[in-house]
Amino acid sequence: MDQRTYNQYCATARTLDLVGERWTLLLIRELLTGPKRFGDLQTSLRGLGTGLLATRLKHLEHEGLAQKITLPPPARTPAYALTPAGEELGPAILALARWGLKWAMGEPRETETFHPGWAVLGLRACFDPEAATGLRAVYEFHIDDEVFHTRIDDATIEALHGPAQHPDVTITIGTEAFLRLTGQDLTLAEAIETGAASVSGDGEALRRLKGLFRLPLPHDRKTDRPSS
Amino acid sequence: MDQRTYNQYCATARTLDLVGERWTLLLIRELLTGPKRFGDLQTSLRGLGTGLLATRLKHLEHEGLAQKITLPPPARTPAYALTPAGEELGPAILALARWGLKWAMGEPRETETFHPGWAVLGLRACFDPEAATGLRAVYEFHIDDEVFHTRIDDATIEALHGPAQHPDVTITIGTEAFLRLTGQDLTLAEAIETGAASVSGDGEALRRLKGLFRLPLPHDRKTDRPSS
DNA sequence: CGGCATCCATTTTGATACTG
DNA sequence: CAGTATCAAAATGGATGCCG
Repeated sequence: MDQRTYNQYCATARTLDLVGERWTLLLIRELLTGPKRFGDLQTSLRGLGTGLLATRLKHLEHEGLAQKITLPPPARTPAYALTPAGEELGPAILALARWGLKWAMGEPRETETFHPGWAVLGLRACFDPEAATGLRAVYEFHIDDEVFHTRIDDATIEALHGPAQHPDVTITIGTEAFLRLTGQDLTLAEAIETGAASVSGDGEALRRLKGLFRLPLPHDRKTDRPSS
Repeated sequence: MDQRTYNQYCATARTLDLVGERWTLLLIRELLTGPKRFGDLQTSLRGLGTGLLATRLKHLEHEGLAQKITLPPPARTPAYALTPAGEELGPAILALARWGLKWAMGEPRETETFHPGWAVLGLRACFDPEAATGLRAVYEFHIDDEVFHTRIDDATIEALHGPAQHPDVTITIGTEAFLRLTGQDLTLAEAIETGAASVSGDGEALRRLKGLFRLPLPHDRKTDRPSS
């Protein structure tokens, strides 16, 4: 499979031999929010053909980073999940994401796709453990037709696809408003006022939400200056 | 250059659009220990031809991640250095390295190359800030014919190519022994006894050295078990 | 040495058609 | 759906040769 190795006895190079090929890290990014089916992966990763997707999944399976599983009843359909080794690539991917948030985001381009799951993973990238010491809360997001939840538990965060068991707060919002929220163009209060968002549950937990994350100030790579 | 974009409004994808092509992250890894000349980069990155190296460097320059500089006198020769934006990819690369140290290292393969700089960057990956709070020390390493130093200063670490200004400790050691040292096959005391290493300087700083790093226990990706 | 240009063999990829 | 099969386009690797 990977006959094109860097041939370096170096931890970074060895890692990139395993996951440095095109699409592989994005595939793992998708799986970081929970198991996904073949078709869902293809939908999220526009441009990745079925052939290459199958090849990549086989490679990840072969290398012990992902596993083909059967979803629990009543679904009983095949899906792919990360192994513990794959899961531990989370910190590396989040580090890349943090860099991107600071140095590479700006406005969406016409041609770009977007999926709410990416922004939810962004929350994980921006989570501030110190701000959450001693706290516990579960937030459920309904963004367009996708559902996510994040569970905060004393300096740890979890952000997964699907509904939560016992959400303290439920937030329903459209993709566009959610993007402006994370882009700091809009506060949650404003979104609620204008009807762009609706919220139910524990008001105190809701008030604490914003303080749990530290969104980086975007910078211009060429001037090294805040840009916006 | 990068007409092959993922076209996703996602921080990870945007980052990989900039640095996800083959060789790019390894190029940045090389520059993380200080400016390097064209030829030195090519020596470190066996398999990367002059043409592709030139292309990649231009791309990094164009995107504001690296800069072509002229080395200070008496060298006055061209070299490449990271910009602040490029420098900030350090955490992401170190996260990939930490993963590799845990899940992908094992023994060197016959075909693999090795350069001491990679191991020195590994120290940065394994540095434990908590263990270093309040400490200050500069260590200089002479590994075969390459010189590096790392400066510890109250929970921060710097690891650069070249000699230090005022090293507290100087360690001279061969590549092979240094590898066994970082692989925990050998203690520094043993290396000194057998003549594989020689040391001069502040004995107290030397004694503290080992405690500053937490080397991950290697695991097997398939069984999720410690492997060695 | 530093770096670009060119040519060519091999891989990798992207897109689409096709099958159980 | 979940994948295989196929083929054209692009990226890479290696070998040169050139020029300041």
